[in-house]
Amino acid sequence: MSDDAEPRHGHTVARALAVLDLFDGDHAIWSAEDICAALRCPLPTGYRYLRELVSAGLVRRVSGGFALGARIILLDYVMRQGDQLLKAAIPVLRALARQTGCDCVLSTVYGDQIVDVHREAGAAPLNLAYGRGRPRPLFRGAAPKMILAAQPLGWVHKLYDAHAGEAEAAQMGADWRSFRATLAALRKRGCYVSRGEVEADISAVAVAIAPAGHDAASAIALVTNTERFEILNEALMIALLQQAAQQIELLQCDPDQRALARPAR
Amino acid sequence: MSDDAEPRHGHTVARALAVLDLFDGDHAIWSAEDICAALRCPLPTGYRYLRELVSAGLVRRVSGGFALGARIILLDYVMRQGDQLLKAAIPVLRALARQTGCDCVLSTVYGDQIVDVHREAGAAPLNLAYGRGRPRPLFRGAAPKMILAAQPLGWVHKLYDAHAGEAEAAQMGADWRSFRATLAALRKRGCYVSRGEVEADISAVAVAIAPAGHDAASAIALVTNTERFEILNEALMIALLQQAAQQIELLQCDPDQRALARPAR
DNA sequence: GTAAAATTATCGTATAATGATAAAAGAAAG
DNA sequence: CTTTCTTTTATCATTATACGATAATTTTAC
Repeated sequence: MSDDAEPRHGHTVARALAVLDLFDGDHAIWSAEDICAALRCPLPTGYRYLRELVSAGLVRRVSGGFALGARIILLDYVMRQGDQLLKAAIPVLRALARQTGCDCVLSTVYGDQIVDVHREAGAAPLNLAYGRGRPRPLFRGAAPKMILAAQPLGWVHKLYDAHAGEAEAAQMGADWRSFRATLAALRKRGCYVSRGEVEADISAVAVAIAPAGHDAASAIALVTNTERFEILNEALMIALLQQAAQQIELLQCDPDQRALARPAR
Repeated sequence: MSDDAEPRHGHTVARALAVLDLFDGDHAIWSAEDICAALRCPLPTGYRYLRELVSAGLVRRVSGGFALGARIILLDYVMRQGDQLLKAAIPVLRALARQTGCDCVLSTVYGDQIVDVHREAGAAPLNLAYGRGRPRPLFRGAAPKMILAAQPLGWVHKLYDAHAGEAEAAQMGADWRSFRATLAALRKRGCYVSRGEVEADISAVAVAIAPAGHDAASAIALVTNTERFEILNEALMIALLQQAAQQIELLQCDPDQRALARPAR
């Protein structure tokens, strides 16, 4: 019942990496003492973990304790360098943000999570708390909905089984049958508009990006505060997004980016 | 002589984390087989490492092998959230980028590395390869020079001993005495202009940001291609940068950001 | 300079990692 | 749907390594 099961392998590495779990926006710095208390391990052991993490660069010494290290920033850089989708999407997102004045976001699937991978600020940039790496609820908001609708059914089924409660709370269906029907409707419609669904006073519209090859689906969204959103021409925004999605899909397969010259229509 | 020494501790975690070393811009995806070959370990052991890294989210399964995982993006997000300097600097950098049309970069010290932590694109955004997480040579370019000049002497001395060759190659001094004199001159002058020092056709000017409390020094730089750089008023850019640096230093200690209303002068 | 705190070394013991082998689970082809 | 190949995990005896109480050491603060 509890998760205190005893795995036969992976004790040491998992325990050492558990240090990373401690850091969040509020607790950016931890003393060795507090880390060991949180991990329920004696000081020498905690220091050993820290030494290894520091030597890998994932954690660094700062005055007052330990914080996340440069390696994370560097690895994120490596990920961005190798990300074809991101490369293809950025100029398109930038153009959209300029044209609409909205923030323009690219979200995608990593394993069993949905994460924002890029944000281009619009005319009135929203809070800094939105940006690359922002974790997203799986069933709330425009982008996750379109992503789920575009993902393979098998993948979605697994996810649903693991989070049926959240899915129902988000009014996406009380059982798998109706959940699947909701997704089918979303897929048919091709876009979704959310008003205040994730945060009050924030509205967004999203469309899916078809994955290249066997990769996961993604979505792009235009986001702005609801007041401003109401003024905008919804149908036009959707059309722009769908055009942009097609463009990105093309660019993904065309690394020379010649498609930019002749935008898809 | 070789680095095949045998540490008494840290075998397992370090070996598992060595998987992360494999990924770079060119090799974003690795098969399990190739990973084990690179790590010189049998398949079951490699798979064990991978299982633990995947379960920590640092690595993920993709079609064709393994890639870096969402956790890295999430951790980078956490770092940005907790980074006071970044919060203070972004609006200032944005204003500078708009005003000058140059890319505007914030670089700082992490452990014994210098890393770009943020870049605001100017009128003609440079390559995507420049951006957060880009590792930098320690002794070349404007930002690193100003950072070194602003760091505590003890720290710099250690760094110099470890990289004396590079320092000399960058013409910053053939021994510690002259190196220190170079830094003192930089500190006195308060800024540095580099033309094609890191990459041909790219020029930059940087000033240091004094650290808040016991933290490390940072620098902000205006970057653009050399051709464009020559047209610009160098003295004015330096003045703007110094003003911006002061503003950031103030904002760091004044989380309410009231200082923005009354810019330092 | 001294005192306090933080970090690392020591070392016997228990335990978890290792890796050769084999079994199982998935994916691809027919 | 079955077969075949590949990928991944289980098994388990061995042994190296992580553990942790204690103490020595280094670093920091004053």
